[in-house]
Amino acid sequence: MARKTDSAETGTKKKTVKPKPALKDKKVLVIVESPAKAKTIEKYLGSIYTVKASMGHLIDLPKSRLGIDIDHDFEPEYITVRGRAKILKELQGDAKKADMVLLASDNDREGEAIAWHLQNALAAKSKQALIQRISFNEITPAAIQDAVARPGVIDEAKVNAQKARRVLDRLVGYNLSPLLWKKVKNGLSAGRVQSAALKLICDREKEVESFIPEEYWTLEADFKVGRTVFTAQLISWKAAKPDLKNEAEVKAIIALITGKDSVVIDIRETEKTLRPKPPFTTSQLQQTAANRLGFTSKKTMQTAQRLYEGINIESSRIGLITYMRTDSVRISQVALDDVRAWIEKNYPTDLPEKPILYAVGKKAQDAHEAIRPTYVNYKPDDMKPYLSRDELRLYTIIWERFVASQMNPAKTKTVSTDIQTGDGIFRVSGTKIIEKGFYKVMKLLASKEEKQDSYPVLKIGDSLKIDKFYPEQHFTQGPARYSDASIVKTLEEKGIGRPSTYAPIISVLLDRYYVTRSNKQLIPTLLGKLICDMLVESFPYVVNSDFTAAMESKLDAVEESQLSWHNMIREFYSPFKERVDEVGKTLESFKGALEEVTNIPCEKCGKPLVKKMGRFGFFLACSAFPECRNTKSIPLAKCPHCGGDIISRKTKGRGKEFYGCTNYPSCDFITHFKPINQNCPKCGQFMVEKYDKKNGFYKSCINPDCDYLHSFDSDREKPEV
DNA sequence: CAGTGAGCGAGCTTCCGCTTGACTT
Repeated sequence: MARKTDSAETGTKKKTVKPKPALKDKKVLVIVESPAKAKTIEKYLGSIYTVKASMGHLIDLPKSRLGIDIDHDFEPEYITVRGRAKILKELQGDAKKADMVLLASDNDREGEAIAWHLQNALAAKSKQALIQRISFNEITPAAIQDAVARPGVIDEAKVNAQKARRVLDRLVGYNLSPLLWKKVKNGLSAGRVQSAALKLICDREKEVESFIPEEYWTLEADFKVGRTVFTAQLISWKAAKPDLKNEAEVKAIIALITGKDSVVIDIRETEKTLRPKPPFTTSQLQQTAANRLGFTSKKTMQTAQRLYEGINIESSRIGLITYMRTDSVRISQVALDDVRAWIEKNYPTDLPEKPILYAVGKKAQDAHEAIRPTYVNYKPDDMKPYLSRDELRLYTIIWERFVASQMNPAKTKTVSTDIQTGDGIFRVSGTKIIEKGFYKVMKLLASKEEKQDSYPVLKIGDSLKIDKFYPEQHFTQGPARYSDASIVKTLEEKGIGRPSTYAPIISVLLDRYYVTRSNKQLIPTLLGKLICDMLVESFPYVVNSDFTAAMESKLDAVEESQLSWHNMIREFYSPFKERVDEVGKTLESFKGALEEVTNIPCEKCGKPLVKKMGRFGFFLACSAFPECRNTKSIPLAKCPHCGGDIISRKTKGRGKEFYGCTNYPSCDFITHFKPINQNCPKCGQFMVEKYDKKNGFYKSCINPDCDYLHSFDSDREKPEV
């Protein structure tokens, strides 16, 4: 493996900053947010510098109460975050020993607030130390040394913008959530971000539900010329786009065409340039890892974190990627020089004359670089011995995307051949890559375009023979439910949430049981729909996607000192709180809506069981509670082996749902397909819900000897969640 | 593609956005 000799970023050669005379022999404490970052930065600075990490916010509002003094202009009550007192104490001790403290938290809104809180907390304990703020947007020796040389002061307006953001979110969350406890169920939650995300998912579900699939047919035919056979699709009938509604219409066309001569009437070649994509931001990484590797957002972030923190390579610990929570596609000059040198060495003909520049998104706070490999020389293959399968796959897509982003575009050629048969025109087209360009470094990320597609070599006037027809029935597809990938994409587009919160947003919706994930689709539960409807009804503007956008533009004004944060909050709060109180008084309670009396008798006392929602989903409890405390899982079907009940269970490890018999271990029947409350019309055993990309959800018999399949769409008995 | 196994839930919760360990249910 190519061991790094002297990359600017290894810091193997300790570069030292020449201390200013005044600082000679003095001690400087630098505080950053991430410990991995602290280690790297320490290598770039001289021995008078000590670099410590705050690990994010140390001071915040209390968790157990509102913590905002409404009567005194929304004064926030800031306390040391539970569990963080130790770190704060250590930093205070370090600051006491230092002659100067440089607050180097991230160069964004939250980072500024962290610096401000630290300043207050440290100044109280160490009056002699000079406390200043430094910032940088990339972790390179030049950027760090430059930042250290030019310390500044904290931007109070930026801190105020964070304060406004924090207070607003607290006011929204801690007023709406208790309302839900009162009206629906204890422990529920609502907030500016999670409720907007929930609404997106519920709105989409309504579109899915109201979609009516329509039947249509396509016609393909095999054409024979000499020994070659190829398939072409009917693209025109009597000079119009074919509109085949049913089998009879297709059959009619086939009858009219059969026996007719076929002749090539047109051949068109088109060339297309495919440009590489910019290196990854957090949202793009999550989307690509979800689509290509099947990772959830959570898994992507956990895996990326390990690559960032570093892995042991030949007894030294090396961070393989830059910071993974970023909204920027910007890369440092050093990284650019490195990757261009690498491309020049390995693919000299694919190095563009000039570096490719990518525009940083408008909403980006741009505090970090794009996610990229720290050393281009560490090719994915070289990392194989040091990484788990998933780490390697994630590293590979990061590496490929980054290197490709600075390479020449690819070119494809598409050849479309039109064949006339009677009144119909059939088309066959194939695409070939004629210049591979950046695809040369793409293995895992290779796309459809890259796959070599062949096309028949024909010329105009060639006559052909139809060998076989392939009429095929289809149904128009409704909108797709959100996946991890598409919800993150939408949230980012709407400016809702931040790179550090995309994965947690999905997790909280799952934890609250507002949404379930089935075959990678996010499906709202009855509870989720109920909460969403309630919020939309009572607080339409708060749960709307535009609310965050409006908030952001006000925060910008606060940051520009054109609006005071007090005014911003005051303006929002009084009508909001009025509405909260009004809804609290007038809205009906939905507590009963989630409970349903069943006709299943309790086996202990005979009274009917009630379906209730607990922390792990629905369960059955005796209606005589608390006299009878009997509970049980909901029987989903009868076990085909022993006649026992089939219930939902979770695996020990990852908590994946499966369905097993209550008589386990004496009966070991198991399936991972979800049972439907219906029996197979063919053999009488129960049916399960299956899914594949092509057909979507459909019903299938559990009996392996029975081949019964049926689609769901006709009567819309959707999976009960 | 194969393999996947507890039993519980029913009073004090919750927000968003920074960041990683942790110590027992």
